[in-house]
Amino acid sequence: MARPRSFDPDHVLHAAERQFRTSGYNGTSVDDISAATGLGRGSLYAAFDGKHGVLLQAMAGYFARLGQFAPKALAGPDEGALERLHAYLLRAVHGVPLAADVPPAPDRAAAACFAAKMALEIGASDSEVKRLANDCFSVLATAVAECVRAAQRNGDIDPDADPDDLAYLLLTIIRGSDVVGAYGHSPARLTSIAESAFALLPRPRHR
Amino acid sequence: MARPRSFDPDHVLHAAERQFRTSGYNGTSVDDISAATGLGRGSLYAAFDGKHGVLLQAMAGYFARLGQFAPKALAGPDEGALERLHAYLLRAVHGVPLAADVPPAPDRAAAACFAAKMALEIGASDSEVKRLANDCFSVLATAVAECVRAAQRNGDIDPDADPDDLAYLLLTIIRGSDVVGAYGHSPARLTSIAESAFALLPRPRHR
DNA sequence: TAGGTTTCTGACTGTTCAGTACACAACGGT
DNA sequence: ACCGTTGTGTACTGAACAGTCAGAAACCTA
Repeated sequence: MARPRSFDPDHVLHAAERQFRTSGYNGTSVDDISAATGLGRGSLYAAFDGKHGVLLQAMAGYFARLGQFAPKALAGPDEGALERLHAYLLRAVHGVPLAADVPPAPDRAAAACFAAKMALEIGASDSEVKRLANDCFSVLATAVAECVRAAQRNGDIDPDADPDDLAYLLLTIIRGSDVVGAYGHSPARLTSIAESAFALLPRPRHR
Repeated sequence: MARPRSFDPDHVLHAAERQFRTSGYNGTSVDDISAATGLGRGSLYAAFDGKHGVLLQAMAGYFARLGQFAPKALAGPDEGALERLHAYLLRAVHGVPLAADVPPAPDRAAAACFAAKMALEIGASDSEVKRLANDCFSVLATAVAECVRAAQRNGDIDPDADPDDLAYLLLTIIRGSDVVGAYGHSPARLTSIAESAFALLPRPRHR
């Protein structure tokens, strides 16, 4: 029996996330968010408790999407695990893959992991952001490590290798490609990095 | 025949760099720089042409230090090349090594590559910063690739591996460890990532 | 169709920002 | 000792900032 809100919170948070990705947190003003989302300042404060609240909720939404997509892309039968890892790595170095049909952003810098970018910019002085970013990383690490274990079970990766170590290494490479991509290196270069990394994965010693 | 300046520009740029690393570019105000360096606003504008000028000159100084240290740490006789690579990798994941006697910064996030951090924050809209960051990366890539070639000559790395690809991969890992470190992961974790990466370097097939 | 409740809008506030202007201080040659 | 030149600090300016608020608008129930 009251006026319903005329916007979709998810849509608003998406637009805000895009803005934060493009301009950074401190580089984005409330007016920027207002322009990007179409919401007035009052609505932004009422619905999300201001700039910082928008960031936290946008990151939470990002985390949710990540937690939904990554396991879907990496989980599966042991036989295809290595190939799934390969495909994921190749896509990830071109930007965080969050849905099967979303193409990489035109600007590689804006396609970098949202959580990582925010953590690097303000994580040192914002423990909530740091924690959320850590959660994102953990979800990925768990999914990648599980995929590594599957590949080990299938005899595609050296069973003596520590799957968690390998997962951390792969994710570090993916995060690093966000940075290298921000420098403006070509997609071909990023693909080459991913292929090099994949080629170095430890294969079983005996067949 | 005029009053000499009473500050050391290098010292000022160092302090400004520290401030930028800690708070980011947009998170740092001219007053912050003034407080960190002890210089008044007038002197800052006269000597460095304002905030953006300070950033550019601080990055140029960083580039110079990088270009001096990295080759020194990585160049040398072929016999020790692999070990130099190992040592460099281990130190680099804990923060950009710029001098032999400088210990890693207390906060890992502030020890991340200055150029990379600025490029990720404002590189998309600041081509000068992007270019300077790219220069920093190139210097490192050249030094690392040369070290890889030396290790190959010494028979420690598979001669069929592309040294440039390998250098890019190693640097991507190092940049990624800046991000992972910013999440708050322990130094032990970073060391473990570096060791895993090192262990996966392609060894010669035949002895 | 009227009332009550919530959302929306845009103007307003006090603060902080980057950059400038200017007065004063310090130095070196004369 | 003086004077031109340059460095230094501070006060100032207009713009941009985050956050608030009161009134208008939209909707549901009755």
